[in-house]
Amino acid sequence: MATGRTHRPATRSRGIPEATVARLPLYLRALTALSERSVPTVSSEELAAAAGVNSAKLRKDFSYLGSYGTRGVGYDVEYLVYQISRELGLTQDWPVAIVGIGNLGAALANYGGFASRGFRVAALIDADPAMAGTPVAGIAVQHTDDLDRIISDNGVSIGVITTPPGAAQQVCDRLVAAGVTSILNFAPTVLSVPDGVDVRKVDLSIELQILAFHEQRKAGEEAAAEGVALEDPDEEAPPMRATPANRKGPDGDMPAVMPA
Amino acid sequence: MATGRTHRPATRSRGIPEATVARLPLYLRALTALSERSVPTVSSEELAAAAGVNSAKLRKDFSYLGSYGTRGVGYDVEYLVYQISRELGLTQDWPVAIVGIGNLGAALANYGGFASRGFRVAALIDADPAMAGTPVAGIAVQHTDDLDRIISDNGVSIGVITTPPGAAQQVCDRLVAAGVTSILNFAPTVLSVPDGVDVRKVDLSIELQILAFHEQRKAGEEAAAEGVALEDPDEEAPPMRATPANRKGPDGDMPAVMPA
DNA sequence: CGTTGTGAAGATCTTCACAGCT
DNA sequence: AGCTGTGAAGATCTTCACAACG
Repeated sequence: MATGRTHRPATRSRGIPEATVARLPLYLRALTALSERSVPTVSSEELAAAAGVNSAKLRKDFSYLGSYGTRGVGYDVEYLVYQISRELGLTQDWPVAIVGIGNLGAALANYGGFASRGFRVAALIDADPAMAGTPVAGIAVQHTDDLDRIISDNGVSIGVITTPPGAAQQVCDRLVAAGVTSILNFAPTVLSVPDGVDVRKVDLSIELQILAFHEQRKAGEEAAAEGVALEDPDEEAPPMRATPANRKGPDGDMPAVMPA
Repeated sequence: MATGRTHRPATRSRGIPEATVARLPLYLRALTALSERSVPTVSSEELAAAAGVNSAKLRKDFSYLGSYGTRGVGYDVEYLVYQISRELGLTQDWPVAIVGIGNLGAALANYGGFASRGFRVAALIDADPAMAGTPVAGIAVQHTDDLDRIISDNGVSIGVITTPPGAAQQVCDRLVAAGVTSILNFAPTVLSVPDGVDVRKVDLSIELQILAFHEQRKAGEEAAAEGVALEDPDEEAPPMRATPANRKGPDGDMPAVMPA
């Protein structure tokens, strides 16, 4: 059975820290914008501002790639674009397959920013036979039965999963069996994959929950600032099963009102 | 002018580390699944496996919330569900507005997992007058002109931006001016917001680029393992402007073939 | 000069390993 | 006996601050 490795153990990716890798696309985007405006060089300060990070971090990040700047001057925009693209592997073309052509899958297929950077939607796959043949974003949807063949025929190594959560693991297994080694998962499920396969997840619901946490905290701070004693006036009845005598909640603990 | 703070300076969020907050939704999802199967208690080991993390991390995470487990037994599922929900602020309802009802915006509006956890799509907003009134996912799209009123009338504090990149910053500014303090940004742009406003971004293209990086690395390792001398046979002509004599690339450096 | 590149310090996050409780 | 909760060690990431250099 596959161990649910989701985030790569501790492999130092050819020396470049993961956190840096995650920011390279950001720099690349900012640099591309500068390139389009024919700006020849840029300082770490300017570029950092454009990418929304601080300049020390940016310089440190670039230092892992090599010495690509000129002291007293800055970085050559075109040169950096090329170096980062190469580092990210964007000088080659990556055929991508999207599995699960519902609302989201279709939206992604239509997403322009896709092709812009070396990625090409090579195949759309769905389990619904009724969809087979239907063109979405100019590409005919193919049936799941042919998944294996589609993946190998197109040399797909990156798969995007936009199926309902129940189907995600199964689709994932089939993709991996067919040779896919990188998966972008939009289904709200934890995927189990063998070692050597990378999974990244995008989860709307999780992002919103994180925002809600901070949002709540802001509201709480406001109240505290106003000198309001924090005390939920009449909270929802909290479910309790095992009722231990001495819970150690950090502050709020359980609401005072408890169900029988 | 707003300083481009994107990721919250260093505010220790009521003592709970940001990394922990980011995992709470994962735990909550796993716990909800257990709850639906009427599982009464769960050990850190089991729950960790279901959430795709290791058990030490999970226990440490929970320790920031308080002592909610029972030694020798595990955690009471219902009780934990409640505590985490409360911690994340999901015991209350969060009205959300989606701005930019294109393919992606519509897909999100239709996304079910949305409402499941305290989030409610309160409004859909688009700049296209032709869309005004059109129902998407059962909700009539409203025009951007009324953004201010819509946000205040519905008490929206969380906004989702799914506009084209060019419009994102402007929409963001208007949302913030109207009172929104949390933004989920799907547009491939760095947003500048005043302090006190949280921004989280979801960027398909960035995720793919990160995968491509690792994918490339795998390919390189394979080649290395086979004893193949790594040498791009005929790479794209690399753009060079300022041609410095002594570049210090970590390995590959520039391709041997250089344009005049 | 002005700006990069980087050791070193600091902050945050992860993992270990075991004492402490049920 | 079994599992949680946690100090401490280790790993990773960020920031500082300044020497090195064009």
